[in-house]
Amino acid sequence: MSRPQKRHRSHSDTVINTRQALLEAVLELISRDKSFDAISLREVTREVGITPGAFYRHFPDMNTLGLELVTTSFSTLRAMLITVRANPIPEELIIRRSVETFITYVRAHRRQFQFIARESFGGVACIREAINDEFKQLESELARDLSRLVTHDNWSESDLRMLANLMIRSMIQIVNQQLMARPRGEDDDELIVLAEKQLRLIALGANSWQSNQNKALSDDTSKTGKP
Amino acid sequence: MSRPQKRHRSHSDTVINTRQALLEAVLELISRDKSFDAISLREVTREVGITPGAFYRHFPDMNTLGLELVTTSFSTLRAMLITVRANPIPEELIIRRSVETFITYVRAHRRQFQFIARESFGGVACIREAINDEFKQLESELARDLSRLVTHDNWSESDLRMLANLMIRSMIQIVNQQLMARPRGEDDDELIVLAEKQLRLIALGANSWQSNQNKALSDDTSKTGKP
DNA sequence: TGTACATCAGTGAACGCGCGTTCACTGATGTAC
DNA sequence: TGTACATCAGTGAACGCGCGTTCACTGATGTAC
Repeated sequence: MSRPQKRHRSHSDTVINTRQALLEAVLELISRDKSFDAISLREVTREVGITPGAFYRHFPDMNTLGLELVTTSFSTLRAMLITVRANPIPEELIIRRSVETFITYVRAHRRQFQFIARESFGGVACIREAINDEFKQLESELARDLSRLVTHDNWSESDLRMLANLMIRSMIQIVNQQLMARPRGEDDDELIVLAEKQLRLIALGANSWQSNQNKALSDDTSKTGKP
Repeated sequence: MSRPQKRHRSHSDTVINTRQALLEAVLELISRDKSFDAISLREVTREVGITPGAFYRHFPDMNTLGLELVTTSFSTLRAMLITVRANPIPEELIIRRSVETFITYVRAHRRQFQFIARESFGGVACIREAINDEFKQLESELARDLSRLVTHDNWSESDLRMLANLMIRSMIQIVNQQLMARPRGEDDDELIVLAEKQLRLIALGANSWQSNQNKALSDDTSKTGKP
């Protein structure tokens, strides 16, 4: 239980390390059951081992730090999707391989996924909006990818986005369910099975999807309308 | 800008009204972009117009109040599902009608849905767990319902739960996306369209689902294993 | 109908505490000569 | 190699504030006689 070190280190070293340590500290506190909303600046500096005032050498306020966490966490997510796309694989194995990559990334970046998942509905508007924007971009990218895997004339652009939305949000939901359920997940097998089944079911649905069926069903409602 | 009234009212009246007002105040504060984690007892009493100390006449602490909100909010959700089940309808219209009922309920109980959705991944462990338990129960109920709509021998019990999980969580996701996107949603039509499309796609997937295909695919992996 | 009493929701003052932010400062480092 | 100086991450004390919780109290209401 030694006191935190107070040595002064070289400029560049200190800046990089402390800055990083502040970001990490917030992720750590979030993974210890706090929402970003409820994390105090003093808690963060205490975790890092500096005085509260020193915080301002690195960030003007907590929200700015939070927004940077959004950016870096989504870099991770995006890197994952690039990995998935990088090695083209036989169509039957796409889902299995994608889920495997996904799981690997979640395991390696637990706290970042937890941050995104939790704060995407959290109490700080600017962070929530930043996360939402990133998700929308991710969905566009995935929608573009999916358009290559799919019989083209059955799929409108908005339906492809709907499908991408369903896929990404379902995966995030599953991560969250697992991360929330236990503090340190030994039991990630369940996660894999559930993720794979849900993605497979969505893929089956996508196979029988026809964008124009919506028109057909709009006509259908006229039955229930005025005589 | 008159001061809050300080009259003493009849016992029973006051107890019921103030208690209810405290619960409502928390929902109100949550819908004004706060996570439960970050709402203070004093804020709540200020909102209601009583002194902080008076809070303790009704709840021992904020968490107890939060847990009661979980219970009542899920009563609302459950009441909705009962409505959906109550009037049996032709199979082609099940999704449309379910979505319509769903939307009606969301509109009528915005803040409760927002509370559930936000706090289901929020920073207060006991509330998160309570919500998760309620969701699991809801999923069991829905799984039981779904087993009647589905060719039985293709569906294992765990797969039915997986399907129920996907359906319920997708709907919650959509509500959240909409509630988060705008402060007061005029634009609920998007919500209806998206919810309906995603449920329909999931239903299509369910139609072609076979529980035993997982076994088949397990054999499939052996191809990629040792020669 | 009138009086004495119990109940209890709400009051308001007080407490110690952790918060965000400020500011003059320190002292290790890198650079210029 | 040695000296003088600028830089700047981190210090530590101070500030006013809102927090949760406590407690003796008030006064409207319902009840017993």
